[in-house]
Amino acid sequence: METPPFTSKQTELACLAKALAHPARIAILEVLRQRQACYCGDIVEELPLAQATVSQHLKVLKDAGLIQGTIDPRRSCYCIDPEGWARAHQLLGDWWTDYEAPAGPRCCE
Amino acid sequence: METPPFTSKQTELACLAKALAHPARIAILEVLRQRQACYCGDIVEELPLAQATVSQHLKVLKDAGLIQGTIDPRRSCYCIDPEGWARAHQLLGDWWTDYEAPAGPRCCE
DNA sequence: AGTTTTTATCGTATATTTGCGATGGATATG
DNA sequence: CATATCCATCGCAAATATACGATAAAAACT
Repeated sequence: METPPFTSKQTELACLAKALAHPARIAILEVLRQRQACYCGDIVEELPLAQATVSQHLKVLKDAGLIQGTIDPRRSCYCIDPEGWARAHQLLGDWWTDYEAPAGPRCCE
Repeated sequence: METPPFTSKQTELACLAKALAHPARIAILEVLRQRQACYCGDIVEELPLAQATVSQHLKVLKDAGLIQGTIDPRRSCYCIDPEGWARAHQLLGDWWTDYEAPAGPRCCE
């Protein structure tokens, strides 16, 4: 598709948003935040999706740096990646708070 | 695709994230935050995209409630929707801060 | 060695997103 | 009235995303 030139910050933000842009992935992150031990199978049980699909969503989150998982082939254990999570949190937070309330009258009314 | 049952909050968050999941839309929001008068043509000039494409992205943002535009057919004027923006900001903020630092040792190490 | 359990990956089908040229409608301007 | 401007929308093509069954690999267990 050859995405044209955007700021790297704009691209980063969009990528982060894309990782969050599916209810299943939001749900997975919520599960990981509540539990301590997070085997893939446990997560599959919590979601109304097939194992292959969950595995795919986990990969998206991992590629986005939001979670980390051991490569133990017996039972894959996932958890929030603290560094990635903090980075994402700050990235988003900065962006939103860059803009403060419009206060005055809007331009198009 | 028949998306299976997720929380309405999870779905809302995912929808919001989807609206932000493209650098062009991030860029558009940034333009709208800086300028006062935001005619469609002005936005097109700022972006490396065709007018039709920009119009499409504007529609996505409008459907997400993040921006509003007058229907004046002469020159369409867009701006941030203060209510929608605040709602989105809070939705995201709440979700992120629901989870505080992991502190202790992680489960999968 | 065979079996079971767990999970990543492949292949495939379907749906959605993205981008853009072309079109049309509405309005101003000559 | 003819023409120019501005912009939403249509239609199409290409790229991605989503879902899942099937398969494979690795380890534990018999």
